[in-house]
Amino acid sequence: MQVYNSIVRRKEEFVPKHPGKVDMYVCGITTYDYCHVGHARSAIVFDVLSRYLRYKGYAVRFARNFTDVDDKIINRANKEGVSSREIAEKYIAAFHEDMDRLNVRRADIEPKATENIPEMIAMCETLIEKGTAYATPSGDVYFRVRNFPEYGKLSGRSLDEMQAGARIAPGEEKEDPMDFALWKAAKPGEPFWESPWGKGRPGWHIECSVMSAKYLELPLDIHGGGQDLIFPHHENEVAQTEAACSCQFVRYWLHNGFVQIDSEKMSKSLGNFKTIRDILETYQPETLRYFLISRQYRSPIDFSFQSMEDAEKNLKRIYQCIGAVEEELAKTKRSGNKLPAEIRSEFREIAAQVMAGMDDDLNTAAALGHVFGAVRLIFRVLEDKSLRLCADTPELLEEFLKTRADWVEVFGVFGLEPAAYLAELRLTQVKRKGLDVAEIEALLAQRKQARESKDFAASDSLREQLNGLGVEVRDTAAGQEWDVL
RNA sequence: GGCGGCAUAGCCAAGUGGUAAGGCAGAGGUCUGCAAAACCUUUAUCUCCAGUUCAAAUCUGGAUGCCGCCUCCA
Repeated sequence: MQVYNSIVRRKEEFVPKHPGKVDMYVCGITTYDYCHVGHARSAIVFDVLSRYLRYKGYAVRFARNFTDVDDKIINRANKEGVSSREIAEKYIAAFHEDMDRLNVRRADIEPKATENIPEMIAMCETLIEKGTAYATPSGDVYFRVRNFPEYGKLSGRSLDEMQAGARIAPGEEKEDPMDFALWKAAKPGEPFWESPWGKGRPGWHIECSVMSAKYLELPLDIHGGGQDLIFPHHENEVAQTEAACSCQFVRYWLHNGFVQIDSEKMSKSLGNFKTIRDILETYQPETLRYFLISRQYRSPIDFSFQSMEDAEKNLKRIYQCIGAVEEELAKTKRSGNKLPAEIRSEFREIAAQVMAGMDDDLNTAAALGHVFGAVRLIFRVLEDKSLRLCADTPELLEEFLKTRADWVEVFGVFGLEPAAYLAELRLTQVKRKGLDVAEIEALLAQRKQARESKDFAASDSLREQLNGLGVEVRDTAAGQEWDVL
């Protein structure tokens, strides 16, 4: 498997430190608000990665943290007149709720910053002893960037370049503008922990350094996160950890691209973000998940309702295919003929291409493209009576369902009962478009009568009316069926 | 200003040297009382210019446009 490693800026063959085992750490959220679609992408990308690694047989240890002490949490707590802890707990619960709906599995280890404070203090002490950190009179601890010559190796910038833009804020006691905080002295009213430097709390970057080293083994095989974390967060993690342990911190750095709105980054600071819960008001969770894996994870992806509707149509086609396969398997009428051998081999070829796409730096877009190739092949068989009725067609269809189970495992989509999915899809669309089901059913009843009396003119006119409402009618052997257009 | 990324059909999107996956939308056809669904056929020379090569969307240089990081951010 090839993965794009940010620190060397190219794809590399993925070779874990210990054969068959993978330690991966992904930066989780700061728990002060509901998650937006960007958080969903990051979570889903690394969920798919861990699923795929497990599918390939690796024993994966996956850690994703919660940053539950931070300025933003404190601000929010003060604003709402509750404790930081309450804010953090509320949004951790919300995170789990959202992720469960999106079929994102829990990480094996989900450490919280506040539960690892002693280790953070210990790491600060180690760095101070080694001379790569220093405490200030007011009780802050800073990392001494000038003593870590490799600073900048992840983000690809030199200290001198960065120096130009750096400033020391008023009141800071840094030796160098580039130095960053490991420990912050507590201001009045802030949560704090006792430390050798007085009451204070950890800086953001040191949390991840401590928790990754504590719960996993260094060097980590994979460290992931959004591209915006490369600098300064991950750069600082590298500096702290490598300065402290004198070893390599991470073997492969993986960074996902942004979710954009109108080609601009979706973020808190731009105020153009959509929360997961907003979206799930009007779309099914699986639609959002599918949409987010429909592009390769490093590319930016533009969120729009048009794209969500495209994703909806894509999923519908897949589920219709699964439904048609299950329906055919329930039938027993078979001919004595055999399927042409090339059909079975073509199916296997396509199934292999799906996973080959995943092996190429988790190219979910290419992989899903091949899924559609398989769907088309299956529909072609079902459509052609002479193929559909072959004695060994059920074997092909069973193979399709078995392959689908692999896709469910890896992508985390296509796993629902087709009929249930399609019924829920229709409900979702009815709600979103504000359709009146009673009215639709009344028209369908009228049309049924017209059809029974062979009044096709009336039947067609009623269908026109339904189309006008945004409803599509199908006449099947079982009677009328309808869908939202 | 420094560093980096992207630019493929009406839309979305794969493809990193050998002559353009897939989905949506569109057109024609099969099926159907007529439709729908499904199936079949069909719709691009890859932002522009110059170069390397037998061969480039894919490599190099330049231009234009868009985006990101450099401050909190998935």
